[in-house]
Amino acid sequence: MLSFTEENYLKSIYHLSNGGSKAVLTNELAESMNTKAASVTDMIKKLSAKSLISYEKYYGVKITKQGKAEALTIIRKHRLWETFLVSKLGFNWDEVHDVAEQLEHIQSALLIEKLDEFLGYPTADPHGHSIPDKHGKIKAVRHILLTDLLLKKKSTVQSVKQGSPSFLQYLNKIGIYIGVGIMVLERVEFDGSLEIQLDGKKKVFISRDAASNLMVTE
Amino acid sequence: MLSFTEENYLKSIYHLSNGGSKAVLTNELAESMNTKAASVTDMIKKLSAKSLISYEKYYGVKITKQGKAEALTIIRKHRLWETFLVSKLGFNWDEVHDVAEQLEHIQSALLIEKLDEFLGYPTADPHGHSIPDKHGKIKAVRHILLTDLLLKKKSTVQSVKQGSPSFLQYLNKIGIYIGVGIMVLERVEFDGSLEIQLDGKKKVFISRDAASNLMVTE
DNA sequence: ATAAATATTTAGACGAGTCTAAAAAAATAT
DNA sequence: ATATTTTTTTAGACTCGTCTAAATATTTAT
Repeated sequence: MLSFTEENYLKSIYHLSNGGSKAVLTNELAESMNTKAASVTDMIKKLSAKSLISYEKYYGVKITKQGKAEALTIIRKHRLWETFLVSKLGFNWDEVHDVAEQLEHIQSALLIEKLDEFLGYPTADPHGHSIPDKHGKIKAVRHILLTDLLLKKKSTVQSVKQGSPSFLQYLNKIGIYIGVGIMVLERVEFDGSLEIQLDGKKKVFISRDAASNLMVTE
Repeated sequence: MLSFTEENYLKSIYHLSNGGSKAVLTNELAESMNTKAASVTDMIKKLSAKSLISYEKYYGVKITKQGKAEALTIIRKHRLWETFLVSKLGFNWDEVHDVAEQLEHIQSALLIEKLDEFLGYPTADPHGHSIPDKHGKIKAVRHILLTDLLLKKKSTVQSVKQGSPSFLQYLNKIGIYIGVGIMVLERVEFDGSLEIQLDGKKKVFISRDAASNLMVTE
């Protein structure tokens, strides 16, 4: 059985490698885990010995099939708990991350299956991220960055790429939520910010940075 | 902030001391924590340094007011989670303990308040144990051991003292659950077993051991 | 192609929580 | 009241995950 820490490393490796499609460097991992490179090297050896990642000195790590399965289980748990917190307990979408980081480590397959059923087998969490099913399958979603959306094309907000509380609160304030209709009216040459129109004719400007954190339907 | 381990020790001390009304010996604690006396001595020093218990060498430990408050918070969390698992997720009452042992350590006061609200502020968990409120107040319940119930007196099953899965499964099988009406028809002199009558006229025999694990209304 | 800068690994140490074995204190029995 | 048994504590060691400092490998710049 994996420790809390091993699970966190694995999840991080999965995310940093874009689901296993590239190698992850020691320093990247150290940064994302808020730890030191030396500690990462140690943990890499452990995970490697368990065949959850493959490791080549001075090159980086790649997640194995087995490691990917573990990572997806943790991600599934995280996203189911986030969904529970928002849809059942009434949390806001910017309040759930830290609690879900804890809940994702609870060990009970039965619990997760029952929770999934209780929630009605949701396919996406409150931030619009797909929830892997019990076999680790993720529903592929077609989406593009808001920055790449054609002018005047009607679209829908599908997910946030990075969901820090302050960003989510900002989205709340300007009326952006998962599922809202959206259209880009104009692209400002100067700073790349966008004038957008939301459901109900609401027009707002958002920065290029914010727009590049939003995924919308094609 | 307390570690997972410190919380478990504190909870154990609370229970073994009957809510703080007597000192707990090192060996008792070692037994209940499934560890060795030497390890207990070490942890005792830690908790003592944090003023959660008071400790006299070769005598035992007593929980302090502060320690009691911590213990009650953990017990509150445990029982709320058990209630959630049974009433919302459809677990059986014999399946919830181990998962709740994990969930009770999740750190989020907001989570517990929201969970409490979601469950409708329950006052007892699936085993009939009182759930402390957010201030640590426990509803006092009048109850006696089934072994002490007068013959032919109508009563109601209120809680199980010790709730191992196998005991709970046995209760299921013979039709005993929290809230069922119960009456002692006869006490067998030989082995102390009881012939009881449940709601719906069902008559069964239960051993003295089983009966001394059941609490009923006076 | 060599020097400088950057990234990674090794070596050795630490704190938390645990253990075993031995010492010390307390309780019990004769 | 002394010897024996039981309980508790101390001493020292081990694992896990972490750290700093130093060594080594790789990359980048000139």
